[in-house]
Amino acid sequence: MNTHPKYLPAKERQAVIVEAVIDLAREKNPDEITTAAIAGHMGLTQGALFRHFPTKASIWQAVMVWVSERLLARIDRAAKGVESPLEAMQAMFIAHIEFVIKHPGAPRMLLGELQRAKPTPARHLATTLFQRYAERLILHIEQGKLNGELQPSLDSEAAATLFVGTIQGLVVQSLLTGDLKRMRDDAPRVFAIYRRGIECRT
Amino acid sequence: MNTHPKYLPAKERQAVIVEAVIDLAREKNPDEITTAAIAGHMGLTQGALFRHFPTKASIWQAVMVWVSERLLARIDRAAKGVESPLEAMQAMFIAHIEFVIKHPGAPRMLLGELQRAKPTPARHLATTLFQRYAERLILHIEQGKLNGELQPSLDSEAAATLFVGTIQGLVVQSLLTGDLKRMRDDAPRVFAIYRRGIECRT
DNA sequence: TAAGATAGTGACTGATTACTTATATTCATG
DNA sequence: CATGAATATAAGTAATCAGTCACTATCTTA
Repeated sequence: MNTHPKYLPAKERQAVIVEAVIDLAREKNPDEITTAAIAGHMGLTQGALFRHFPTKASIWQAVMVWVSERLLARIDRAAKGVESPLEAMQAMFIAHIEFVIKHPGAPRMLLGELQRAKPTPARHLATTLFQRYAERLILHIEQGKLNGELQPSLDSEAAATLFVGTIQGLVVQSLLTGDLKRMRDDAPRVFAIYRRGIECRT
Repeated sequence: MNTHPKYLPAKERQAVIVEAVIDLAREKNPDEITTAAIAGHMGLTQGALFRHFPTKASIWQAVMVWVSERLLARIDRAAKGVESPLEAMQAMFIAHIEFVIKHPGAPRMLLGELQRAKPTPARHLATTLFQRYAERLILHIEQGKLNGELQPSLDSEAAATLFVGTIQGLVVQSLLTGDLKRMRDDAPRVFAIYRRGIECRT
């Protein structure tokens, strides 16, 4: 068991701080997460945070990097080696939902950042994440068209938007009910409808 | 032209305050909207607000009522008199998107409120809105099944979730690009895929 | 084990926040 | 047109926030 020594090297402490934010976002509005709350949640004084990050904004930036890297890695891993584009998309979908169930704070941080008006670095990272996500999706979709699994006349961009929106819908649903676990059951049901909307009729 | 006299009766002033919040949310994170900003936006001193609302939370509550009433009325009006359930749903979809284009602050306030951890009155109103919305959708969906327009084996709940999610996706997309008008073009493209996912194959 | 480097503490600061209140202005009505 | 009620002002308040800093504790390594 990894104990928690009081004095941590900078790199590790930074990681702990980022994870503390993700964890707090599980049940707190991102904008309500104060530096004091972060410090308190990890048994540290507030001033200590600023030894590792110059500003609160820089913490948020690190959080977005954390989320982006983990989420993209997760969906890439899920799609890897799956031959059928449709099956790959379904695997990505489920992997994304599992990621959200594991880290409910992640989508909340993302949504909160997208709401922000000013183009902060963290916000920019969030938009980049969605762009990369869409790129990957469109790749699979185009492949599916060639493959014959998806209908050739399909609007690829719209299909990518809807894919992301479908997940958004489930996230909002979980915000409404407060029941995260239900996503696991709802995800396949909702994806089935999406799938029917894009696949080639047999 | 309705001028803006300095002294307004309470009811009207309350309405102006609510609209000021919606308007500010157009380009501001709801959590960053201060009472001073609201007052400033309508040419009033900050203290004057508290003559009409006891707390800031009560203002937020009034805003959610405003959004709920307007949005539900809008989609009800759109669906009214449309015989085909599928066409009614499409009309609701377009009406919702037009509402968002007209009042971009509305979905931002809703999303922001759903993010909140504690069950505030405003948050409760937001969840109620989504429930009512879902009820209406499921009604149309069931009707569409009987009608033969929608596939009889369709998962109505999932279809309702996806309907809302589809709109969410477009909203998020507009947050990403900052381009509201594009929703108007994207909406039919995305809805077409959704429609294909639920309708009966001919 | 000594000494320099690294990490944490605790008390602080100025800025900003929602909300209050004493006073001034405008409105409505007899 | 006078008077009481309703509405707005302006200058507050206490609380909370991100960020600072002098000091202390711990780690590393020579």
